[in-house]
Amino acid sequence: MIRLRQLEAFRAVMLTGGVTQAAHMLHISQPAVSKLISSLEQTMGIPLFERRQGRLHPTHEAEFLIGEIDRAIASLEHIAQLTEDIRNQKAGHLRIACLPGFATSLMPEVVAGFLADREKVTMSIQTRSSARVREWIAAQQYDIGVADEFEGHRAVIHESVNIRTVCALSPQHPLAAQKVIRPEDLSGMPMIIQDRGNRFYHLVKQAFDDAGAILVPRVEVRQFATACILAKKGVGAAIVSSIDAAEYAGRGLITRPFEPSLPFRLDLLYPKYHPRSLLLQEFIKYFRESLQPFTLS
Amino acid sequence: MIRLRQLEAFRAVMLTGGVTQAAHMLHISQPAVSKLISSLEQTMGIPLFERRQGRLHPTHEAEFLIGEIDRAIASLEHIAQLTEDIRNQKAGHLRIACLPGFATSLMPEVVAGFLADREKVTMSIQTRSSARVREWIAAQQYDIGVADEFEGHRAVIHESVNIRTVCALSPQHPLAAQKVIRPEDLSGMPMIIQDRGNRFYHLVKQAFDDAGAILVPRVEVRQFATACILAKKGVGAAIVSSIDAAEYAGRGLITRPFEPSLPFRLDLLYPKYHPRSLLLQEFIKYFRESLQPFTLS
DNA sequence: AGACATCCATAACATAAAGTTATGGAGTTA
DNA sequence: TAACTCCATAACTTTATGTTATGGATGTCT
Repeated sequence: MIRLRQLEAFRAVMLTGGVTQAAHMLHISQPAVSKLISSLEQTMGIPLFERRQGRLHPTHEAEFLIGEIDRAIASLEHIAQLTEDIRNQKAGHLRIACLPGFATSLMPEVVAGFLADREKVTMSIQTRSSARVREWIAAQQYDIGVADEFEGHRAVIHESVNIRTVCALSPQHPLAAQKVIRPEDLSGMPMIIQDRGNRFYHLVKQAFDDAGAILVPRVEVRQFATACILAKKGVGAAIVSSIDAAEYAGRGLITRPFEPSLPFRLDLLYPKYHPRSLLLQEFIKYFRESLQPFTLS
Repeated sequence: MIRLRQLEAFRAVMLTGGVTQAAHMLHISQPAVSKLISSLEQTMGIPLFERRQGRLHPTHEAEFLIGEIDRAIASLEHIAQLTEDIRNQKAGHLRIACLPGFATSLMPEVVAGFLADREKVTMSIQTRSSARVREWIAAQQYDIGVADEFEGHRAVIHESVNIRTVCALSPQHPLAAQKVIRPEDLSGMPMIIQDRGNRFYHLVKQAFDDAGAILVPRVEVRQFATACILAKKGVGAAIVSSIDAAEYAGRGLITRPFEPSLPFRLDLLYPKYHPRSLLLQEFIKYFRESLQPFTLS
């Protein structure tokens, strides 16, 4: 059987031109190299060197083989390098599934920030509906999923994050001057709301009802980003997640605290039966930290 | 230090899905694999499997690494394959330097025949003047050289081969009916001859002089192949090597034995201080056998 | 020529890697 | 609960890989 050590010795001799120097290169004794070389010739059944005048001269076969051997050894050394990188979380691959709304706001920034000092890390980001995200996580197709309206799944663990929401207005809106916006302020005013049936819509509706205010839906949208743009154009006021609001704030959109504070619940999903890599743990930590400024309490 | 054996065990477990099957695959005992895996995890500093419910489940890192490891092991196995091929002279590389005249006649056929049942053998053929061939062989740039007019060199060993020469005529030539051609038959007839100064030219001249015949040079050429074409066209008779003559015989060129028989000396050159590979030895044998039909005595 | 250094091979021995059998715990299945 | 599968650990053997000591062959420098 050809041993790796024999090939390393062979390579060292070819590189240095002699057994003695090769031994120095490998930090072992000269007889050790001598033996490795002769045992390699033995097992290969091919003379690799000619012993002439007390020196080694590589045969044609040796010169033919060295290229392949060099490549093989290099690829083994590459593995050592790779494990080093993995240990330092400098290499690896993450698969993320997230909501369309999220994929265009916070996620790119988080991913970009995370990859900045992790050159060899690769990622795939898929945008899917909450239901799809849930299924794909359960099937272990992705390492982390971001969903809303999560209702639980046998093979999925989740943690919820309550995102702070704010009222978004155009600068021309009558309430633009107010520090804080309440349902009664918005009573009877046209508003951009989430799809009816959406859980967050019901939260808003409840808040209005509790305050005895009248909710006037003008436009129904799916994504907070759309709501922000419409609000900016003066179509109406909107209660949106602070994440999306931050995207458009300072670009012609006014945001004001909304009271009572309504949490927009976001769920982070993980496959239950798939061990978390060090890199994934790092990413989760980084992601949660990035969410921090937008969370409630 | 990461050991090759550990990687092999790891690969086997990833392939088979379990320690026990991996042990079968490697023809070793189950505890051996167990130990290799855990020592690999130890040295890498990365958990590669999760032990859950008495089974091994590969971690994300394991799945990330297996690709590279697979590649590395494959390239090592390739080396074993390669040495096998070299032992059977099925692989290797030969570098040939030869005369232009030779490179277009016998050499391509010899090379093609030699390569026919040696799929993985590669060759490079360079055509150079005799003087260049000599220098390149001395510099160990080539494994075998074919030259004429070789005068010796410190770092070159050579063996001479005497090639039979024949008289080439067009079918319309007055001597076409003769079985054997002698100098006196050609006396006063236009002939195609080698460059004056060439050693073979002097041989021909000497033969004519000895027979008291008059040599009438019509065209001087360097290569026998050119002489053959000219002779075929009826420009004159030519004394050419039987190798080149064979190329054109049956394609409108008549060849007749020439007496006295004039040897065209060809030299096979080898670098003196470079060991001959098994493949080279095979090639030399094959080459000399191919020359056999054309040699004198 | 003789002294000296260089280079490689061999012998005798030490240590680490890689394999063995024996055994047992945890989980699955009948 | 008994039988079975799967993996880990312990104790031990064999093989690889290394060591130091030694010597022969070659080249170099007086």
